[in-house]
Amino acid sequence: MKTRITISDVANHANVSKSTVSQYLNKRFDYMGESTKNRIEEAIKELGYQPNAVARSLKQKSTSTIGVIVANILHAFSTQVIRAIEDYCNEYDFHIIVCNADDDPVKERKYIEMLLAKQVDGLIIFPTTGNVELYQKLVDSDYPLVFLDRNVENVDVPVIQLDNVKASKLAVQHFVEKGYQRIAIMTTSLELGVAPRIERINGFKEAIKEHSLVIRDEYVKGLKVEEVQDGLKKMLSMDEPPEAILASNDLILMEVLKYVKAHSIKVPEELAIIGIDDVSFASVYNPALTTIAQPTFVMGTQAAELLIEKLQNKESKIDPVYRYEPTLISRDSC
Amino acid sequence: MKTRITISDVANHANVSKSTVSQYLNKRFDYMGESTKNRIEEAIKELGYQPNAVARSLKQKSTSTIGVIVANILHAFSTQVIRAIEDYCNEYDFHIIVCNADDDPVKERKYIEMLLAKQVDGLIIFPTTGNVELYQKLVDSDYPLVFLDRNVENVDVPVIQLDNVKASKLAVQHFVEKGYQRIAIMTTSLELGVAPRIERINGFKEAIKEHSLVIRDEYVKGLKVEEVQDGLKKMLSMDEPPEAILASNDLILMEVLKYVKAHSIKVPEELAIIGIDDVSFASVYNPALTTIAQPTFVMGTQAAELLIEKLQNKESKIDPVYRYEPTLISRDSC
DNA sequence: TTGTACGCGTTATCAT
DNA sequence: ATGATAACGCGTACAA
Repeated sequence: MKTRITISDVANHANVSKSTVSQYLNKRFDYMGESTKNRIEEAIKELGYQPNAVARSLKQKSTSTIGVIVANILHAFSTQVIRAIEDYCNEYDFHIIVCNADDDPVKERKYIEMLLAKQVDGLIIFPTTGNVELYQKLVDSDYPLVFLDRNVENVDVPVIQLDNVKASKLAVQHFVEKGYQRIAIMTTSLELGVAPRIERINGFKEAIKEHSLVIRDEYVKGLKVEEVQDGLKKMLSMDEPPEAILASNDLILMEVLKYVKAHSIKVPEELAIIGIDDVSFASVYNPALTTIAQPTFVMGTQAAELLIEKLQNKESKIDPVYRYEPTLISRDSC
Repeated sequence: MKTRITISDVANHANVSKSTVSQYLNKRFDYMGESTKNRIEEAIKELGYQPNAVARSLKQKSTSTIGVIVANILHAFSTQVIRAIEDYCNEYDFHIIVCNADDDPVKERKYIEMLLAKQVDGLIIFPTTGNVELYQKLVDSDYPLVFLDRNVENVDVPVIQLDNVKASKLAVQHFVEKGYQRIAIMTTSLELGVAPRIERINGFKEAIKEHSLVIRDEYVKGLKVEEVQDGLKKMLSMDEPPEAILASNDLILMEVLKYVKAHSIKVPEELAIIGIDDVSFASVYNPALTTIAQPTFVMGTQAAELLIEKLQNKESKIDPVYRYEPTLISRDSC
């Protein structure tokens, strides 16, 4: 590996000083002689000089990089949002480093610390909600931070999140319109107290009440992904099994589909299904899946915008209390 | 935003010099007095000191970071491989920065340059194959580089790639065993000369011959994703339309599924389908999809291993000429 | 218009 | 056992 060319090499080659080259690189041409400019330009080309971003970052105390920590990259939602964040950042010449906490607060903490050590200019976190003290520390030191998908109680950070209550309500309403009465919901584990899951369950219960149906505890389950098959078995072999089920995210939806396939359950005749999160194969599946889509692109973009505005100390027009609107996409599974 | 604590602050606070703190941080305790050690430890805790990785990288000329540039993040293959790379890197305390070239050589070039400027220690690239001179420049300067998925003609870089010919042969053989004779293949655009696509087509043709069937040009198509619906229409409205089709990657498979659904074509009765790449929903789809899986986890891990060994100038036991074995997963779509 | 000198936070070398 | 000092490559006052 050849030793890299530095700004000094360019300066020597062009017979000027480092500072002049630096001026050139930063496009301060105000008082620069045409011939100097050309000599520098040529020297850069000939030597194949590339500025060293590490050195620049050290000096400028800014890396033009933001960190993104997702709670769980396996969710389609995460990848879609990341793409949107990346798109936006690209436009503003920011780079992103994506990390996957795997729903593990310990990993999350490790990544936060790593990214801070790397001096990223700000952080977008899909919080596991398991590192409240650390989040608070960041807030206290005014570190630029935006939460996505989930808020964390008592931690004052702007959050880009779905109107989860509404998402559930849309689903229940659709079920009811289609004539279903015995409606169930299945979410991923509630142990961690992750806000969206709780909100989706609460929204579900409210909606059930609003439609004058009864809430049956056996119809409302929060389970780890590995437990879902068992949970469905229990739920669907009750005396009065549900006729319809709301899968509260794409991972649960996959489990439900696995179950109905394994047990040859007809959808929607024997079990109607709605999934929150619009999965890639929803429209080609047989039957096509009715889903509740999140405005992932908008949410990602706004998170990035919010953060970058913070970095630049701009006033933001984005209202971090606003809840993003879910959309029901009616297809054939309900 | 509070000003960050530096090593000097710690040194002052502990009444020692910067160098001693540095020793401590780098675990050179050989000659360090117990009390000094404790004082430093305490100072670090009290001040909440975090080392600055940017400064360290500048000094050490190493960032413990590798760049990963995928040709197209939309492929399930890409995301699976990235996860494997990340897992491996984590173990060795390397970080990764992932970029998506979107099948665009211009973007790819931009990302390569950005990552070099950021002084990443090495690069894993799923090459678009559109930047041969640049790849060659990296090779010439002995820059640590590994290709994934695709080789590039005349550029001598270790490549982790599938045995694409075998993948097609497995598919054709399975079709034939199931009694299909008129077999087609559809790949993404061949314009760029991307090796795996060509190899899959070649493998397909070879296999057709080996089974004493005739190769019909109308049954062999390479199209842009947007053109696939049209292409399928033409292909399937021929006098003798194919009875079976090999979708050469997951994006094409989606298009095929979209088409058969839109036209109520029965799978596999009217059209048998095999897809290369094991998509997430293959087993829950109706009918469950027969796929050819790549050993994505192994491939990602080995790419990372190969690169990290290069960085450390180790001899590698990984044979970069080796082709990774595809596996046919027989389900119901053929 | 261009050059000199210093600082960013860390580590390595060499003294002490 | 610990400290002083010089790099690393770049940016920027300030001087010339």
